[in-house]
Amino acid sequence: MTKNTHRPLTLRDVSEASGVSEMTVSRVLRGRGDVSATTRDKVLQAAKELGYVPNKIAGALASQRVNLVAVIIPSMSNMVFPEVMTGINSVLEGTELQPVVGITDYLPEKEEQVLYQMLSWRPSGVILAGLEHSEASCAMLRSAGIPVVEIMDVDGTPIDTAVGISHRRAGRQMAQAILKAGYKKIGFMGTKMPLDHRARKRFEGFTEALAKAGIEVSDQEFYSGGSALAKGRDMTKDMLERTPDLDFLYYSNDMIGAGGLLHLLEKGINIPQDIGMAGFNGVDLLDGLPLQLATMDACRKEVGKIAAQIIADRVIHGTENSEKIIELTPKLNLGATLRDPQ
Amino acid sequence: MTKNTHRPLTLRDVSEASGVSEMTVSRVLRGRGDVSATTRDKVLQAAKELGYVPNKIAGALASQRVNLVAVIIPSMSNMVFPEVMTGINSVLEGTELQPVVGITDYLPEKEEQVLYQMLSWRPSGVILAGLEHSEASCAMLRSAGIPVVEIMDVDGTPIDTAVGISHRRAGRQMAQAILKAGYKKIGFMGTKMPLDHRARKRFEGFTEALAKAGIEVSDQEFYSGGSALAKGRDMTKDMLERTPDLDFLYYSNDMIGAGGLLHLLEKGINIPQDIGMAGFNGVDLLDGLPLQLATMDACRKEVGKIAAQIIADRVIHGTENSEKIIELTPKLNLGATLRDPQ
DNA sequence: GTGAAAGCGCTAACAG
DNA sequence: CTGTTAGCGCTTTCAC
Repeated sequence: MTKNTHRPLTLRDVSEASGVSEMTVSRVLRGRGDVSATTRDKVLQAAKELGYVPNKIAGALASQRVNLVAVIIPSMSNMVFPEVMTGINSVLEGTELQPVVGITDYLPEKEEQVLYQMLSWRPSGVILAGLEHSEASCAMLRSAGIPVVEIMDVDGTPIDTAVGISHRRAGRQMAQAILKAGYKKIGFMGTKMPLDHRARKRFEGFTEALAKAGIEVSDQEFYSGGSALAKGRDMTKDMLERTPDLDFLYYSNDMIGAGGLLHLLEKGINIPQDIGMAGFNGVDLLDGLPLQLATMDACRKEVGKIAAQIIADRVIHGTENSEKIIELTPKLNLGATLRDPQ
Repeated sequence: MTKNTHRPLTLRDVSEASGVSEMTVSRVLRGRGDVSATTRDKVLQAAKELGYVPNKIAGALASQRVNLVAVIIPSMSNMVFPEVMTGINSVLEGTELQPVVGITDYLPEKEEQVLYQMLSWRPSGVILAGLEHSEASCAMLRSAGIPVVEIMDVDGTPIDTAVGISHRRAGRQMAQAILKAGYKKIGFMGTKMPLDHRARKRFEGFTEALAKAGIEVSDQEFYSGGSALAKGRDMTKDMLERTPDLDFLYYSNDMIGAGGLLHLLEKGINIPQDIGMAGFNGVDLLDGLPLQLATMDACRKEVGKIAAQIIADRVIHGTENSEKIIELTPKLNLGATLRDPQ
């Protein structure tokens, strides 16, 4: 019953089974060089019969090339990142490159560890979220000698290349749209995540633009943990009890915004006349809500695609990308929760 | 400007910089064997100063051990799978093992390709969704000589070990709960995914249990693509127009169920008296809905944890798991959309 | 078209 | 406690 006799097959096994030299077997299996049709068939047949699976570890060491792209993101449960991954995948699928994902939980130290782990596989490129990294991380990235694409943010200085939107600008833009619509008493709800720099920048841009119009956020609250939908609902309830004269609620993400929306609808509040609302991200997950929430698209899938394309071009064709900062423009969607400008 | 002179550092560089043999450097860096504090410090210092990152490719080849666990799942956008990943991660984080994810899009051929790619890295173990695989995939898995854990389903014969719930039983159980509550005219809505075997088994179990009570599904509809929430809403609207006398709606996932719920609420239908509803999965993402949707928890996170634990135990401690089929019991949550049994 | 030799960067196994 | 020697399974390079 014990099949401890098990030894993974090697090129040599295929070589012996087919009576062809290891070298030629290798060539056939990689589709390289000219090999006569006869030998090729012999080799392919033998490989298939044996159930040979090449050893990429050995291949990579010998060829000094690893077709891996390290993708380092803060979280898997944020929905935003799976979408970015989808974009990355869609591009890499057409190539020999393969993504490998690492999760940082928004912690710089963990990012550093994950990065170290990843780099020890000598990937062909790195895609990582954000522009803020520990010094050690930056040093590793710079000296890795591989393309590095920082995604989801362009407010800062990239190590190599950045692809994303300006969250500061996004925050400002939303504030302007809100002001233009005539709202004046604004409440803000967000996640309690000092290390989510993108949320922070959005909020900064937001308050900055309000300040320019002489307005301050009238109330604010930050949550952590739990179901976002439920939290949005609860926070909204609390905030309106605390500060009943608010006429606008800005949420740092669509999910809590949706929770708030459900609460307001239940209370029979007239949206967007009495109270307007807006979120952020444009998750189409929420398309079926009773009212379309005003939001701003972070171009997640596109960001993933572009980042992957840059890596692929660099690795495969040696093409250097000319633009070092690629800023995408988030689309503002007024939905049905932000009244038309007066 | 071209820094093509770049050459990744090797053990030898650290060895030279510290005046210690490569072997000892290797020992220090891996924390193996007894090394005097003095030499250790020398080595660590040199490694840090140089910014040395070990080459795992070479290490893996030399030691014949690769600390990778292949995780093969159908999709990233299903929410279910990111959650499973979270469970897997939480266990593997405490070990030296690292997950590597592959996506199959529910396609057997793609699964085969992804599996082949993964196995060529000689991972220490494989976790993959479902019990249905192509013959070639099964052959590869069997002859890989590594632990294989099939997750999310136990209705079938595992290659090695299976961890999950019985979807057939889950379907039956939901049907029984519905019947017990006195509902009789039942509509079903699901995804158009012939290759989602788990959804299929759930539906089979469901209809089977209904049949036993002499009842058939009165109407059914399957969708594909688009926002699940919106689709749920639309399908529900269509179905109720088509078959107005339905008194229960069973959805193959919570997301479309939530869409349907929002629609019914808007129409002012009395839930669960006039129409009852249920979904599947127990995504706590939806916790904040106006009414808690009846659902059944697929134990996603736990499945991930157990699967990872089995692999970890086998790889690290050589412990063989005694149970080859680990069936978890999905918790039935009646929520507020399934009236109490009469 | 095919093969032989020489490593890739590291670690197992054994000496000292 | 530390160093030496041989590979791991492949691919590169150069012969034939």
